[in-house]
Amino acid sequence: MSTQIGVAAYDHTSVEAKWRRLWDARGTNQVDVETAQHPFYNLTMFPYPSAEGLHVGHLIPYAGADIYGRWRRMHGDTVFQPMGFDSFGIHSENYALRIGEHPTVTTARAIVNYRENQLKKIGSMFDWRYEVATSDPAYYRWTQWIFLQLFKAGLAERRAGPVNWCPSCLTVLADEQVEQGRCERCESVVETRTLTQWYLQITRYAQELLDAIDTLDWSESTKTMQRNWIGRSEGALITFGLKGCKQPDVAVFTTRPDTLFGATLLVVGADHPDLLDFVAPEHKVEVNRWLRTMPKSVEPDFGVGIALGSTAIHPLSGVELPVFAAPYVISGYGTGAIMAVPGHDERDHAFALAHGLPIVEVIHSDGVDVQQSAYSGPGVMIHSGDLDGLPVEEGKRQIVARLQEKQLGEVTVKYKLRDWLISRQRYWGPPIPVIHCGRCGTVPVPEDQLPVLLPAIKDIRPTGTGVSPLATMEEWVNVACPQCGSEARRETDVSDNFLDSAWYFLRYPSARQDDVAFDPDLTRKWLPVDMYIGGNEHAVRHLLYSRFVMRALHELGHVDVSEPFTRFRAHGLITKDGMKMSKSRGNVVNPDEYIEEHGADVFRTYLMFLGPYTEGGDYRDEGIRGITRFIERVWRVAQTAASGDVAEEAHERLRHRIIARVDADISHLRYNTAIAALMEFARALDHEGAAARRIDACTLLQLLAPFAPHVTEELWSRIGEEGSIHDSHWPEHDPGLAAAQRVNIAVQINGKLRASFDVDAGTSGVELERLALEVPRIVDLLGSSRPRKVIAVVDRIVNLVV
RNA sequence: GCCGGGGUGGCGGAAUGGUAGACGCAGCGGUCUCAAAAACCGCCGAGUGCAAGCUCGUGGGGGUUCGACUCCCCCCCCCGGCACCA
Repeated sequence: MSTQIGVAAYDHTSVEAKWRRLWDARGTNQVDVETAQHPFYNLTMFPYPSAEGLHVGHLIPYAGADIYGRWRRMHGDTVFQPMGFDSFGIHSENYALRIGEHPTVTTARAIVNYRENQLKKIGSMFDWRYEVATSDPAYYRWTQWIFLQLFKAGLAERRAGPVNWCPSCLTVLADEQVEQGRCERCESVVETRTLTQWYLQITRYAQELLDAIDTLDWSESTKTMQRNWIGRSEGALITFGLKGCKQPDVAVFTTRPDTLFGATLLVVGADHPDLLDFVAPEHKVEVNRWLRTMPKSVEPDFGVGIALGSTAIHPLSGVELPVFAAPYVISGYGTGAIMAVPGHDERDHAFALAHGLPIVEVIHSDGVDVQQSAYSGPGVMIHSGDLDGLPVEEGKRQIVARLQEKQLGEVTVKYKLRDWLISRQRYWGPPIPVIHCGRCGTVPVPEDQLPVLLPAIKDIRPTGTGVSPLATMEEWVNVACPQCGSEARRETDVSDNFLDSAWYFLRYPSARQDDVAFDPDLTRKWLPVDMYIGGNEHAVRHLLYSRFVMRALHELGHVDVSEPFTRFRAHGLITKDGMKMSKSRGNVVNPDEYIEEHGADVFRTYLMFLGPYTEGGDYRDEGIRGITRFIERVWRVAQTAASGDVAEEAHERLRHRIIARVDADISHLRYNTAIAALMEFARALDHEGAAARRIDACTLLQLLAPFAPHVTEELWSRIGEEGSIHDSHWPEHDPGLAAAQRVNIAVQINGKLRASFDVDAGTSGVELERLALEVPRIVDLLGSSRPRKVIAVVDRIVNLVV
């Protein structure tokens, strides 16, 4: 019954090539962005084109997004699914430097390889007419335009500040490119330098960006990471008077004003820009020597610090406290200085111990000894004058109220979020479009002169002197000031790669227009993105920067909405042998050979079958055979199914139930269980052989089409259906028919399974109880005893308690 | 350390208060074959029993419930993120 003669073996190579060609020729995947009636913007993160090519880690989002997009399409939406290349940036530049070629050449080559050899073969319905590449002048012209809009709105600012400097990459790094004190790319220990840099003022939107997270339909994990990154904390600013130094007073930020009476010293960040103003004159030599010799360590050491000789005056008690400098206080957060409360903060506790400073308990909780270790939990105030006995929260309010009366304190909110440092002293990025004029200052390049083309320089190596290689091009650098015409110099830094990708979703619909960054009508039609699928490695930076840019553009009147991505789903991480795939570990799985051997349909479906889509899993080769068997079974089933349809209830019920399951599963990205349901259905049809109904075979193909677009298209045409299966309408299902009509009821005695029986769905509890008590085995087990209590759940169980 | 997500057969996983192990891989047995492969069919958590069955079983320990993989408390381990943020 199962082995059918007369159906030729399935040859994925010819079938997949054939449909790639036909879809292309027929424009099957082309979208008219202007006339679409039910636009659905289905976005997936674009790759940076590297020499290594795409690996399996990339295919997970592409396959997952394509399945979702095809499913929407079959539900009647016009699905816009563009693709492009994040082709600027240090990564591409470093690769070019390594092999000694120009990034223009290596990037162009990598893009062709990605597009032609890889992306076009995975079966995704990308509309390549809307491709973008961030290193293309036609694109970065508008990246520069965006920068200018931000600049003109006062959101871009050039200022001096401490920056992270990678001594190996010879460039400035943003805070988030530093991992545990090391460069995220080359792992060199990062140094601190002071440079004049461009910052985008994302911090102005900290609260808005935080609040709006609640309105987003995003993966919870992603939202949590954004909230943590923004890092709002409520506390108080408390001013301490100073004696014995230039600085008259200092404000500290604390989230625990209730512990004010436990403060036994003040600590100023060792890298505080005005540190010397806190030092008593007679201590300056010593402090300077200490600063020069202070060990730079990646691991925090709470013992390191030095007394500055000055004293601080407690704002309520008037007691004088010593002032210290220590690297454990960072100048970039809060006010760069803290009141140290050793009894109730671990770090302060360690510092006090190391320097023999008093530890005072001001929040009491039974069984706690703050001399042993700091206690930061709830309790009641002690050693705090007339505030003793108050609980922590009330204490906070009281202390702040008293400080407020004396104008020495106020409630405040601080964020961890920093401004976005976008200057890069590198070559491979968009030149920041401003001109420095001795008379006019910083002048934006007029918009009609964009793009500021990246000059063709042979030697693109970073200079290591804090300026970009662009500075060596005198004829490019020297220009007339656009305002006054006098001699001026171009900005020679390029902007951060993340600025390129912070707006690419706005560009796609308008990619074929070169007179605007994004066309207002098209943008209104397609934005915000309806579904965005990508990895959580971009949960913070890319997504937060994109939200910031969108919000700013909205405020400036360029776009109607303030959030770019309505829905975002993070796919899970696919590991290999339990480890993250990476080139350095040598465990990267290259998809090309699998697609060659098994076909794109099988490979896609297999990847989706590995485990829950949003949780990821471990990649292994075993098991791909199971998917091949499944696809071959579908191949056989579809072609041997009878040509006639029988309106027969049992079959129709099964068909409706499968549609309901697959539809719900895909909508929740539960691809693995959707595939399992399709396997069951295919097996059932296979067992019927030539008696299988045509409508069942058609349904099977349609439900499978998002996963395996080529083979289902081929079969759709072989069995004589009209048009593309991908333009066919997703089969409807009737929930009534989809529900089971007979159910199996479990009978438990004291919660232990003892028997079961079949019954019509919906049979009442009373009836179930009666039937359960008639089951012979139950009669035997109960003997003469009567159930004390009976729980009957319709369609589920009867539990007899004796 | 803090914040997420997890821990279920030999393996990947299913089941979010109601018959644990769907679906698949591997393994074992069978059909077909001269034979093998492929394909197809069946079995497949552990212990015990001739069997019907019984007992145990979802990281460990406690609890709630007629009933817990699922809810609550404590602990252990793995993965991801953040990490001197006061």
